[in-house]
Amino acid sequence: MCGRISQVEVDEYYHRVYGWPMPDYKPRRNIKPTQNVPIFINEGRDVKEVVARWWAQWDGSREFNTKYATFNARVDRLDDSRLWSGLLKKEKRCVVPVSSFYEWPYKGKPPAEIFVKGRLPFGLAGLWSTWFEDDQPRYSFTIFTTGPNEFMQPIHPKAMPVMLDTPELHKLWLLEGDRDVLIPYTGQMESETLPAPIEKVYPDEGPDE
DNA sequence: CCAGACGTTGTT
DNA sequence: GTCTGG
DNA sequence: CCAGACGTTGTT
DNA sequence: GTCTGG
Repeated sequence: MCGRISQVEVDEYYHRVYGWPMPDYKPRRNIKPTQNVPIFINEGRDVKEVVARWWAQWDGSREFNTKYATFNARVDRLDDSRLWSGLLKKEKRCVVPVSSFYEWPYKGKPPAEIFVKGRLPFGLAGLWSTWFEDDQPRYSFTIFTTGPNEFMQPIHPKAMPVMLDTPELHKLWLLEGDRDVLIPYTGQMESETLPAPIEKVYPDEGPDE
């Protein structure tokens, strides 16, 4: 699964390698569900960055709430779900640029910070939604989970986020909606256990965050 | 028809 | 224990 | 995901 | 919003 992420030095990388600017980027670690995050979404044949809440909201729901756990979406249940199948049909596909994500192999202990080998940025695939308040759109999104690959198995035996690490894979998902890319990551990975609970290592930075 | 759900994780 | 807030 | 709350009464 | 359950 995927319940914490970091965005460090993703701006320069996505601009240089993908040609996608991130005007709302600022370096952040320990980003939590319900916080606002700059993500990439598809717009016709283009890709653009928007800021969206990490917790998907139904289009027509009365409130912008967090009633149901929609910060992750299981790839194996996309077709069964009202929310996910609806967003798929509307082609609301997104990628979240990250430098790492975190997993808690043991409850109450410090988490492992997980990277692509070499620690370059990569993308997490998902879906986004718009909810309107006085004609003003509020964006929100979810991150896909799928089965663990061999590296993740001992860290988290049930699930891992869908990782995309090349411009080709990003475009296949964002522009083509190719669901064949929604599989466990096949590249090399590395991880490091934090020296203390994550809130000690990376406390919230205040209201401006 | 209306009312109410709609989602995910983990339990070392 | 379970739900909410971030 | 984790951290933290979780309730009621009365009314100088 | 869209689908399910009653």
